Amino acid sequence: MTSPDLFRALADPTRRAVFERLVAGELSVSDLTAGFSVSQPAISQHLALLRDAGLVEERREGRRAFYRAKADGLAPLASWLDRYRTFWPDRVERLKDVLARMDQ
Amino acid sequence: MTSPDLFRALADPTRRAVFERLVAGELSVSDLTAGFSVSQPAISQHLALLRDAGLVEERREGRRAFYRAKADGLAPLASWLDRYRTFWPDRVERLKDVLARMDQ
DNA sequence: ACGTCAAATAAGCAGATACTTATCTAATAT
DNA sequence: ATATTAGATAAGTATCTGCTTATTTGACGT
Repeated sequence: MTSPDLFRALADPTRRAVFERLVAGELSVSDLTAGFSVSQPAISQHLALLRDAGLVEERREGRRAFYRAKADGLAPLASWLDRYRTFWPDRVERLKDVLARMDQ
Repeated sequence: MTSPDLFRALADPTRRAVFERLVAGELSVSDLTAGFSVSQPAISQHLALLRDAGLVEERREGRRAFYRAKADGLAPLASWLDRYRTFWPDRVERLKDVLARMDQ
C-alpha cells in the first residue's frame, strides 16, 4: 500500500518532467507553462494531480501561484523500494555509492 | 530518462500486486491467476507488460510458464530516486535504517 | 469602475488502458 | 489419434486519461 497513486502521478512523462523541474526550484504556473509544449490548463491539471499525490506544494502570491516539490513527497516511493532493495545483488555497492556521494 | 514505462508498469494496482507476488517467489501463470479476481488473459497481459518493462522474466517448462521478478528490474527506479535523494531532509536517518536492516 | 492578466475550472474529445469472451497454439495424457 | 490442459493472442468494449478550447474567478493596474 504505497500511497496508491504516487506511481500513477509519475507515470506520465510530461507530469514527471513538471515534477523534476520543481525539484530544481520553485516556479510559477506561467514559467512552468513556458517550458512545455502543452497549454496552461494542461499544466494546471498536472499540478493538481501532483499536489493530490503529495509531490508538490503551492504558495500563492497575489494572482500568481508558485509551486515547488514537496520535500518528503518521494518518501513513500523510497520506502516501497526499500522493501525490495534486498532483492537485487549489488545492494552493498549501491549503498556505498550513496554514502560516498553524501560525504562530499 | 528512466526506462520510460517503469512507472507506467507499476502504476496499475493489479499489475503492481502481480509483480510483488513474483518478488516473493516464482509462480506459474495458473498459480498467479488463482490469486487474483481477474481472468487468465488479463494476467497474461499484465505479465507481458511487466516483461517488456524488464521487471519480470519467464521460464518455460513444458506447457507451463513460470514467472519471477527480475533481480535488477527496479534498479532504474532506484537510480531515478537517487537523483532526488538529497532532496528530503531525513536522508541520513533513512540510510542508517537501511544499513541496520542489512547488518542483520 | 474597467480592462487585463494569472490561474483554475468546465466541457468535450480522441486515444489509451484494463478488462472481458472467444479462439488459437502447443504440450501432455489417455 | 483425440481430448485436455496451460498459456498466449484476438477482438471488442467501457472507462480513464491527457489534452484542447471556452469560460470563470480573482488580483492588479490605470
